[in-house]
This record gives sequence, C-alpha cells and structure tokens, in this order.
Amino acid sequence: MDDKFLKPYNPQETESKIYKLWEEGGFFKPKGAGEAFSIILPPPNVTGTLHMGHAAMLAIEDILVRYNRMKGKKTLWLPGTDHAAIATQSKIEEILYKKEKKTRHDLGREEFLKRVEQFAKESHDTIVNQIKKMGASIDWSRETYTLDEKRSLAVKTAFKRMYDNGLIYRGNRIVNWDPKMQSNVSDDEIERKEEKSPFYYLKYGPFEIGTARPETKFGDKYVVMHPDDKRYKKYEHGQKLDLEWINGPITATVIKDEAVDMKFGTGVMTITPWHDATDFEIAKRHNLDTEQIIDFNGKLLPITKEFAGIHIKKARSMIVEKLKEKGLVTKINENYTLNLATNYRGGGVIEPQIKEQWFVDVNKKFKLKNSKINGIKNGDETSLKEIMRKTVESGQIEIIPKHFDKTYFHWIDKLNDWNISRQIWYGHRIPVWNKDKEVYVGVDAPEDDGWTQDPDTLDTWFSSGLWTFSTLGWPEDTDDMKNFHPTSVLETGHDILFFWVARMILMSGYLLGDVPFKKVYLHGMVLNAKGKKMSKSSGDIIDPLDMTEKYGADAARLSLIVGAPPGNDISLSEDKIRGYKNFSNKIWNIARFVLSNVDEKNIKEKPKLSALDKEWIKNLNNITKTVSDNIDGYRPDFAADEIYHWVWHNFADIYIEEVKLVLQNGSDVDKKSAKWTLYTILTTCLKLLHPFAPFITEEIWQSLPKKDSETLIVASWPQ
RNA sequence: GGGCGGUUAGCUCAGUUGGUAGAGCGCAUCAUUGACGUUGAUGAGGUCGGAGGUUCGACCCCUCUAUCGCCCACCA
Repeated sequence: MDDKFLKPYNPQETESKIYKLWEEGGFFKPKGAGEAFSIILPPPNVTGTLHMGHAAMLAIEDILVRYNRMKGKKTLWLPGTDHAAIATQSKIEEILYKKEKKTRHDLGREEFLKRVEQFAKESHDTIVNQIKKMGASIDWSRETYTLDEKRSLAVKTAFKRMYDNGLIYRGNRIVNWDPKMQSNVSDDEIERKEEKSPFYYLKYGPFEIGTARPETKFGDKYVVMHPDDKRYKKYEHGQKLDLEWINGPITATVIKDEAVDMKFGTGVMTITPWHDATDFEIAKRHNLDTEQIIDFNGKLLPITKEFAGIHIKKARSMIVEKLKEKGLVTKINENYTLNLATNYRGGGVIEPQIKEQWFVDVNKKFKLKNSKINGIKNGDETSLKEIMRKTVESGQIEIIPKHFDKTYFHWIDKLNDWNISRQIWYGHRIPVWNKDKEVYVGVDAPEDDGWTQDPDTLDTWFSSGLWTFSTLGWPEDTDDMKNFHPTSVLETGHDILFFWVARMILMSGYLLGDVPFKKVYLHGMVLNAKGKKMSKSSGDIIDPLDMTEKYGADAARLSLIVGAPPGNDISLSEDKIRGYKNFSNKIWNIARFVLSNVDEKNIKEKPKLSALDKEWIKNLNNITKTVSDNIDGYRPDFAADEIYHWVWHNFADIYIEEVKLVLQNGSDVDKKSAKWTLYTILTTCLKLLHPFAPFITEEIWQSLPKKDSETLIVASWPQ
C-alpha cells in the first residue's frame, strides 16, 4: 500500500497535481470514432469572478461529460467566455468613475475599449483558473471568446444573411432608452421594480385624468376613451375641445380606442406617444402626431418652456406646484405603487423614446432551406417564431424539467421584434456602412472611400445565439461541426431561458435549419442556507474558491449536486459542504482499509465466491445500474445521492464490517473470496464516483495495484 | 391581471407508472485505542397546507381553497 494512505486525504496537495495529469495527458480532447457527446460551456461573463451558480453549472456538466467519456463516447466539452457587452461596459464605467472620476466620453471610444479589453483579459484569466479548480474536464485547446476573430466572422455572416433575407430591418420605433447607460435595451432586459410614487389626478378640460408622471404631460393633446364607454357617449372620435393646460390653452382631440380600460380611474386618459409604448401604439393606429418631451439625457425640452433643461427628477415637483397654482390638480394619491422599468444591468431607469434602431423580425415569413426541423419541410414558408415553437413542441428539443416549456411558449406568444442595436461601445460593431443615402451591409467594409460604419454595437445575445455553432467553426464547414452539432445538451440556468436558449434555437434554426441541442437541462439558482439570494450586504456569499480550498473541489461539487433536482433552486450552507468533505474522508479510509488487506496476488484472478460475496456483487451491479440510469435520465442529483449512500452505508458500514470477521476467523477460501470482492467493489465504486468526485477517485486510482486503465478519467464505465 | 412552481419530521429537502412515508443536519441513549471520531449502533419525532372527489386503496390523479416564491403584463 502506498504510504500516502497513512495520512488523511489532502485535497490542496492533490487537486492541482491530478488536474495537470489529466490536462497534459490530453484526456480532455475528444477521442475515438464512436457516438459523439458534446456540450458547449455557457460562457461566463468576463465581469469578474465565478460564483456558486457557475460552480453548480460546471459540476453538472462535468458529471455528464465524464460519464459519457467513460462510456466510450467521443466526448467534447468546449470552453469559452462572453464579452457580455452591457454588463462589462457598465462595470468598467463604474470603476472608471470611482477611481478617476471620468466617464467613457472623457476617454474616447478607442482608449475606453483598451481599458475594457484589459479588464476582460484579467477577468478571463481568473475565470479559467476557477474552472480548472472545480475539476472541469474541458477541452482548452478549443477555447473561444464571443468577441474573437472567428466569432466576429460568424456574427457578421449571420447579420448579413438575415438582413439580405429581410429579417433584420431598421425601424423608427419606441425603444427602452436607458439615459444612464446612454443606450437602448431589449424588452427582455427590462427588470420591473416596485416603487412608491404619488399618483396625480389632473383636470383636463371636462375630464379628469390620472398620471404618475406629470412631467411627461406637456404635449398631451389627445384625450382617449373606450368606444363603448357610455359615460363619454356625447364625445365623438375626432372632436376638438379647447381647454387650459400646463402652459396655457390648447386644442385637444378626442380619440376612441379599445386599449383604454373603462374600469381604471375615470376611463379617460391623455397620451404621450413619444415616451410610452401603449400610447405609441394608439398614436400609430390613429396616425397621430408625436412629440419628444424629454431628451436622451433625461432633461426636459423647450416644449416645456420654463422647465427646459431641467432634469425630470427635479422638475416633477416644480411642475406639480405649477399645476396646483393653476387649479389643475384635483387630488393626489400618496399611496400608489408603480412598476418602474429599469435596466437589469446597471439599474438605470428606462425612459421610453422613439429612436431609429435595428430589429430582428420574428414574425416575417421566409423560406427555410435545408430544414431538419420537425414539422417544417425543406423550402416551407416559416417564421423565426414558428421555428422557436415547433422545435420544442415536437419534442425535437426536450426541456428539462418539462414544465419550463410552458413558460417558454408563453414567452414566444407575446414576443415582439427583437431590438438588437445598442449604443454602447463594447461589442460587435454592426456590419452596416452608410454613404449619403446608400446602405452597405457586409462582412467586410466596402472598399471605396466615404463610407461610415454604423456606430452601434449588437446586443450581446445576438452573438450568444450563435454559440453552439460559432464555437465549432461556423460559417466554415469544419469537422467539429460535422462531429458535434447539434450538441447533445445545453445546461444552463433557468433565468436565461429567454435571453439565450430561445435565441440559440432561433439562430440555429434559421442559419442551419437545425436545432442547436437535443436537450436543455435547466438548473436552479444557488441560494443561501435560508433560501434567499446570497448577497454582499447580508455577508452570506459562499465563494467557490474558498470552498475548494477549505473542503476540496469534490466536496464542493457534491454539495451542489445532491438535493438539486433540475430547475429547483438549491440552498447551500457551509455545513453541507463540510458534510461531503467527511464523505471524501470516508472514501479515503475505505481505500486504505481495502489496500492494506489486499495485495496483488489476491486479485490476479477471480476466486470461487462465497455466498455473502456473490450477494454483494449483485448489490454492486444494482447500484451500478441505478447510477447509470439516473445520469441517463438527467437526474445527477439522484445518481450522486444513491452512490453516496451505497458507498457509505452499505459498502462501508455493512460489507466491510462483515468482511472484518471473515478476515479474522474465516476459512482460506472465504478470505480469498472476500479480498477479491473488496477490491472489485472498491474499483467499481471509484468508477461510479468519478464523475461526481473526480479528484479523490483519481488519486486513489493512481495507487491501485491492478487496474484496467492507467488513468481513471478514461477507464471504462462499469456495466 | 396572466402564467409557473412550492407547501411532507425541529431545520433543509427527497419521495421518478397511486399500495397507509424517507434522507441529511439537529436531538437522545449507547459503543470506543477499531480503515475512518471527519466514527459506528439504537431511538424519539410527521393525521404529507385545508376541503371535497375518483379509486379496493391517494403525499401521488381531479376540483375548489389558503399561503409563499418566481416569471410575465400597455392599468395611463
């Protein structure tokens, strides 16, 4: 027996050594010609460090990858990082302002981007190190970045194809403008926050209207009511009314529209089409005038007269004062709660604005070439929405757990065109050039002079949408594409089902006529011991690096797997991780016991087995099947729990205790049988445990006297 | 307002095609120079949110209801 077993297991000493052994052995690269199994790593944002959610993701994916590799499949797990346009840029802007009191405009586009790149580089190195610490058996030779050259080519190619097909268009529409970020964001990037705000009732000629935002009301010259509202029967659509308003007399026009809720307030409202999506739709339907009241910095425009140049935050109370003086305020509800729209990255308050932007048309019909999508034949007319729906509806893509497909369909049903242009600097520049009235869209800049490129960048999810195939070399026709696409499974958090999963299905469906993956495994959020979000302010953040250092990566991984069924949030405490550290110790001591009682001559060939040992080999086969079935069924949580219990409470607590008696008092035949069986159960258990606890199992494996593979990582999975 | 989940032992949660409930932690009692004290054995503790229904039989299926959480939404 190796002397190392005389000391307790030391993960710190072992883990980096073992990881090096695997990496240098080239075991992370796909091997063989068999069936393929592929996972593309959801690329972590280069905004800092990994958290426990990432650790859980890595653990689940590594389990699937190691299991399939041991089963002999040609297994690829491909790493990468995400430039995370808005998230990264706002992070750098924050740091820049804190440290140097400068904005990005003080630095200029070029210098600012240098700073971002530098930060992204450092962040990348930290992240790669963390991924390795978790034991991820991922193929670093294929590492990618969403903003690198090949991915840029993919992005530009995709944009051009969609533009040429009429699926990308430029439109003057109402968008979600974030004055803080100085960019617009898509509907999905809006996070609504409840906020107490007074609600004002104002006299508008013969009507009473309500508003939480009096500062937008200057230009309101349309008064809208439901066509069926009997209270306002005497007013006709198009009727003009002269009335006194904030800055003097105006002429208002009556509009009848079904968008008005008769039950809300007085059933009458005025509209501000430039700064409200609903109002914009009403104005569009009736072809009404629109006028901007607030500029892109959040300051009032000259239409507001004496308030011009004042920021809306300051202006509101001043405007209410003026309204009061003029006797236009009828009442104020101080207990009103409104759902404030904010940017989910950076938290800026959204001010809807009409702006010219790029959109992906999700409803437009087009002919799908080379379709491998169930229910859509080659050359059939379809739409992006239909592709997103059919792939999941037909079961071609299976979402695990199942109930998320309802959420997914629900989202598709209300989906509007996807706004893909951003006014930020960090990201893929839109591949569109303008010269006078001419527009050029292409992968490369036009050759002749006088063209200027669109200053905007693309939504980060546009490039993420291509991720399963841009990482494999698309638009080139590579071997990796042939071998590994569609990928076997996408494993990610349920919080990015819309942002990412849906966009990948859209992009892959359109560009390849195929699905990007066969299964979507959604994991839950990692919460604190009380089931709440971990946060800096409550000081309960559990850091993956701290935990691997304190308890070992194997313990950290197990704590994130057991009790975490797909889709369920998991509450994590340090106690739980400590519990699995104890399990590591148990495994170590089982190995010590077995190896101190068994030597090479006992295991050369299979002896005649005692009745007891036959029974235990049968038990071993049962647990093997249970573990395999649960991993195959995408229940790694069950698989881990089952093997954990079996090893500890059956193998160790029962079998080893019985064997001790045999080794003391048994016949020679029974002793031989017991030694062989002990060793067989140990080696099989190391294999079964390997996907979950790769480091300690490999470390023990390295000291085994007889084995069917030099390294456990590529040993064959037991049948 | 719409959708989706949860509600099971003191705590955290399992319970994958219906056969009167399980784990971990905690608690109690006991063991001890044993491969491992990062241990082992034993035990206490639950009318499975509530009310109906289907069934020979329901934690599980159906209906209603309470409550918590999440997501979505143009109540100005």
